[in-house]
Amino acid sequence: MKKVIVLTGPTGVGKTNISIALCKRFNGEIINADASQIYRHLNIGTAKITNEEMQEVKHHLLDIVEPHEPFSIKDYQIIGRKLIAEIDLPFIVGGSGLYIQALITDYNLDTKPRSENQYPELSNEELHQLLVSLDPDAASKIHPNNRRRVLRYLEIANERGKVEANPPHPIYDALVLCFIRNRTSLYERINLRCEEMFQNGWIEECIELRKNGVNLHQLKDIGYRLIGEYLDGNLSYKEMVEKIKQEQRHYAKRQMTWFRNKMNCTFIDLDETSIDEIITLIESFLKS
RNA sequence: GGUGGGGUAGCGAAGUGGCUAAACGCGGUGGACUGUAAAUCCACUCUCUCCGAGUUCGACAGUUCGAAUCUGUCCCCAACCA
Repeated sequence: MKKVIVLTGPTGVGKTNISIALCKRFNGEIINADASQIYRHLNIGTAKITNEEMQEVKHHLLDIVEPHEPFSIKDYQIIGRKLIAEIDLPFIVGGSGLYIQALITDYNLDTKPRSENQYPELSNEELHQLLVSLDPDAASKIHPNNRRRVLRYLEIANERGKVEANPPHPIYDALVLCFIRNRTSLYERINLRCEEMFQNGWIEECIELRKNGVNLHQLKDIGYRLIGEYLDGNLSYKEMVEKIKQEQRHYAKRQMTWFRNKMNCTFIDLDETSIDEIITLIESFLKS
């Protein structure tokens, strides 16, 4: 099996810096595993690496579609796997757990494209009842209020019968490192980095996006919608910044839950681990 | 110094005699998730030896079978008048 290295962790831990150091050391190339950084023009707000920061290290799957263009995890899976085949030593770097899973396991996505807005006339409860009749196991796993997921499960039930109950199997020999820090330290970093984003011109980026016809309110990526609110005068600057920091912290927390419970990974506390220790780890993985 | 107002769990804020360990919101924590994933959703959040018990609603002292809710004194807070 092909060897790949995955570097993941919650937003703000410091994946980017380390990934560059490691890629230079091992002559690797980076495949982005961050759902938001796929999009062009969303730079500052997604903490996308700059050209200078790349230091000649090759990056893939960054800036490949326009913000309004459709891009699915299925597309990601196809392109990503092709890249893995082409690159000698791929470093998959990013915090989108599901994307990583789709990339490095046999995660089944080969059905027809998603349909939209089914059953608008049904209530959450009715929808859930419908799912109970089609796939009771799946229904028991999901709360009726989670309409979006209930709809998706209904879709799966209609297309291929049942939601897959077993976890997917790896298709590569992957070393999965999840960088962490203690909560306080992580939250401080997130707050600080958020301030930096504004100093670096996040607002200007948003104004520019608007000029080019992007509807900030339609972007799912953290911050853009709130900056839209601020630009519309519905939110004070301070409120907006605080709220964005908070959403970033909440996101980091959700990521941690995923890594802990959905991913088979080695946790590395960056507050207590040197880069040399990480290098040693990778060296022994590559030799094995 | 004077007047009327206010002090409720980490924060904001309901509650104005029993149905109140105290609504709700935020924050925090844990969790779910095989396709919007930086998405979507759920649970817990006074304390403990946690299917039961113990301590709370500025402090103390009262009234009452029973008080966060009524009375008195005191301490703080913001506001207004001097």
